[in-house]
This record gives sequence, structure tokens and C-alpha cells, in this order.
Amino acid sequence: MPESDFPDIRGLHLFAEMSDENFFALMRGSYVQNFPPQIDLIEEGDPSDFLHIVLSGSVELFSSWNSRETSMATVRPVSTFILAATIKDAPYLMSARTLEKSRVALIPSQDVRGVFDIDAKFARNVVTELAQCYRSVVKNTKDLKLRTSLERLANYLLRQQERTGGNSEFDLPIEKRRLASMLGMTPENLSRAFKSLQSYGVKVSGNRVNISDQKDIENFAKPSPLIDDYST
Amino acid sequence: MPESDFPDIRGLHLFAEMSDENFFALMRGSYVQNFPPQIDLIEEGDPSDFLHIVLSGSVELFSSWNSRETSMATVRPVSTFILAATIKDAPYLMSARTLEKSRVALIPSQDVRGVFDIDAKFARNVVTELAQCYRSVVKNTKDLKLRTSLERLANYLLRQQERTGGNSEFDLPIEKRRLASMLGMTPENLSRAFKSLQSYGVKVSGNRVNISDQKDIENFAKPSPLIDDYST
DNA sequence: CGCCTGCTTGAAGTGTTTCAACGTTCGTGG
DNA sequence: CCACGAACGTTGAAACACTTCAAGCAGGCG
Repeated sequence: MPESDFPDIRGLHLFAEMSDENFFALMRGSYVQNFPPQIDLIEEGDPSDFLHIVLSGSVELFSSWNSRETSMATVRPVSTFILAATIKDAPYLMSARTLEKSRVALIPSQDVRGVFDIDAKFARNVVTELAQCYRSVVKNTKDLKLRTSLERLANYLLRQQERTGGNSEFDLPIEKRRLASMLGMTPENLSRAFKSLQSYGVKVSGNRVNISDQKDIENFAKPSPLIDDYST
Repeated sequence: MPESDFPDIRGLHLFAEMSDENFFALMRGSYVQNFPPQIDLIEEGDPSDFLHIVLSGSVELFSSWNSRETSMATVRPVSTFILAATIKDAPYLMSARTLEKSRVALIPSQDVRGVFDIDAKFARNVVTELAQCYRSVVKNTKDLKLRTSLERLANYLLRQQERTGGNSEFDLPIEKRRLASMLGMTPENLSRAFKSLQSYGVKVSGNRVNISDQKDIENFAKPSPLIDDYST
């Protein structure tokens, strides 16, 4: 791996506090690759040989069953994915494909497990990261089971708004078809849901969203820190 | 905590490999309590002061939003719950209540975090446990998003059958209303779903389930290790 | 025995999917 | 530069799945 990629990875909370020695040991066995869009990186069921890190571009995690497919998450720089499979030395539960031209680092899972056993600070951060991931999925389950699709969309918009700085106008970061799948609905249904939200002052044209009455949509969406907050 | 409870807890994978010294240090600050049925143990949003361990009975994890409620999981002896909140020192994401008369051990979260930092083997097992929990929730999300309610029920029955020894006749371990909520459906819908499964050779009376044609129901349910296996 | 609770059933209403057609945008090649 | 195709998004109509409400049924317990 080129040393120019070290700082980005070292900057991740996961790798920030480990010793230099162990960090370099991990980097020594790793490599970096550039992928065009729409390339399958991993397929669910495969053995988890590498911990992946998205350095640029973006990657979609998705799952399939019985010829159906659903979008599970979008991974953006700089972050890791499939840490749990790496740690457990178990098969991937999700597939991954690039959405755009992407730069991805691959760290052999065996090395990750090895360093985990000898570097307490790294171990500490692996746990924090895993706990974080776990809580995110639990929140997602609550979102799916406790809310209607219209409520999920409204809360997604509020989260996206907050993430992009809180302005009343902001962009959707992914295609609508993928957003629909993330939210557990069909593209047609999403399209109609956007129309329904017009009555709460939400305007959409292309990827641009405008929220004209913040109070109104918040009153409908009823966002909760126990479902919608990223950090906690 | 009475020493008679030590072996059960020590037997958990999570606590099995740590040093005696650290194990006793954890037990020293802990206590055990007996609860009648239908008692709220924790409420989502509360600070995570204790790691809980169900020693006997059973505990339901559930979540609420906007005056709706959904069942998230049932915890049976001997296992822990809300480990992630304890480790992250973050608020509980789920509430918990006893389903029956239950014996529950409480270990102060601060002690757990303290021992985690000094006992590498304990840390290793915390990570394994968290990774396991994470993967379970991911599987549950796939179940919810990729399957219809009828398919979820069919696969639940097959899992339950396997868990109870693989016999063609077995019992449902929870009330149907709770099962419905776990599977993301209404009690009425579950009742009708059971009827629909009759055409695949599934007979239900009370809590007793009989599968007369294993091939038939399996062919419909199409269970997958990447959704339905507990261990991996 | 009678009450309570959980389960089932029916009928009506709502929400969501499916299928097919059309519109739009964007990039490519004539 | 325009024309075309491809992919995405939207719309409408019909079918389907699921929920809601209300009533009835069955088993367990005082």
C-alpha cells in the first residue's frame, strides 16, 4: 500500500490509538485498489478474507434472497465495512459493490485478528466500532417496524438535512431507486410518498430537496434520538 | 451476589476465559434479583448503568415510538443483554420486561468497562459476543426486508423446529401475539398466516405445531444460512 | 360457574405492489 | 449538432397484502 494512504486510515477512530508498530504491521500486508463503478467487491456467503476500507468514492452494501434484493447501507469515505465478519472469521452477510469510481483498501482479516490480540487500544476501538454498528442496525430495525414508509421517508429527509448542515435546501446523496430500497419500499411507492409530503411543505425536484416549513414536517416525522441519532 | 450463581455466569462464553481475579472483581459489585412477571426492568433512553444477565425465566426486549410498540427479541437463560450500551456508555435503545418469574443478575457497567481494559481475554470475548449480536440483527433485517410475512413465519417455524431438536412436532415458546410482533405483523395477520400454511402441511393447535411434510414447507420457506442460522 | 385474556373470524378500509406506459435526462455516435 | 438509445423516474389502474374494528370463541383461574 502506498504510504500516501496511511494518514487517511490512521485518522479513522478504529486505527487512531494503536501503536505505530502494529499499525505499520497491518499496512504492510495490505493493498489498495481502484475500482470502476458497479463492480462487485464481495458477495454474501464468501469467507471474510479482508477488512475493507473505502478511501474515496462510495460502496453499496446489499443482500439477496430468492431472487429479491435489498439495499442495506451506503458506505462513504473514510470508513470500514464488514468488521464483524472479519472478527468472527465468518462468512459475509452482505454483498458489496461500488456505486462510483472508488478507491478501496484491503487488510487481510487474519492480520486484523492477530493485532487485535496484542494491541489493547486497537481492541478497545474495535469494540467501540462494533457496538456502534450494532446500535445502528437496531435503530434501523426500529425504524422499519415502528414507522410507515411515509414516516421513514420524512425522518430520512430530516436526518439527511442535519447531516448536510441543517440548511432548508439540500441534495439526496443517492439515487431514488436505492433510497427506496434502503427504506424498504418500491421506487413507485417512494415517488408517491414524495408527493404526499408536499402537504407538509416538502418540495423535490431531481435530487434537490426543499423544506419550506421545518416545524410542519418535524411535527409529522416525530424524529427520536433513539432511532435517528447517528452518534449515540 | 450469592456464590451459587457464579457457575452459571462463569459458564457463559463471555466470562469463561477471563482471570479468576477479574471475574470475582466483577461479581463483588454485582447483585441478583428475583422479579415477578410483567415487570419493567429497563426503559429505552435510560442510561446504561448495568449489564443484565438472565439466570432463569425470560425477558422481552421491545421498543416504542409514537405510542406504537414492537417486540425486538426474547432473552432466555443464561445470557446477557444490552452489552453494546454498556460498552459504549450510551442510553439503552430497547426496553426490557420480564415475561415470567425471572432471576436477573446486574453487573455495574462501569466495572465491566474497567475489566474490559485490563483483561485481554475478556475483551476478546466481548468483541465476539458483540459481533454475534450485530450479525443477528443484520439477519433479522434481511428477514424483514426480503421476505413476506408468510415466508417469515414459515422460516421462524423451521428455526424453532431445529432449535428444539428437529422433531416434526414442537411447541411455540412464546405467546402468539408476541410472535406476531417479533415477525412484524398483527395478531390477526399471524392467525391467518397459520391458516395459509396448512396447505404446506403445517398444523397448529394452541402452542403445538406439527409439520407433516417437511420437504413441502422447506420448499416454500427456502431457509438460508445467511439469514436463518444462529451460530455463524 | 363466570370472568378475564388471548386467539380467531369476518368485513371493510388502507397501504403497497405490480405491470404497463410515458416522460426526462444524459451520454453516445452518426 | 442533433438524434437516438438507455436508464431512471413518474403516473395510472388493477391486484394484492395487511391492518383495523368489531364480534365471537376457547381455555385458564379465581
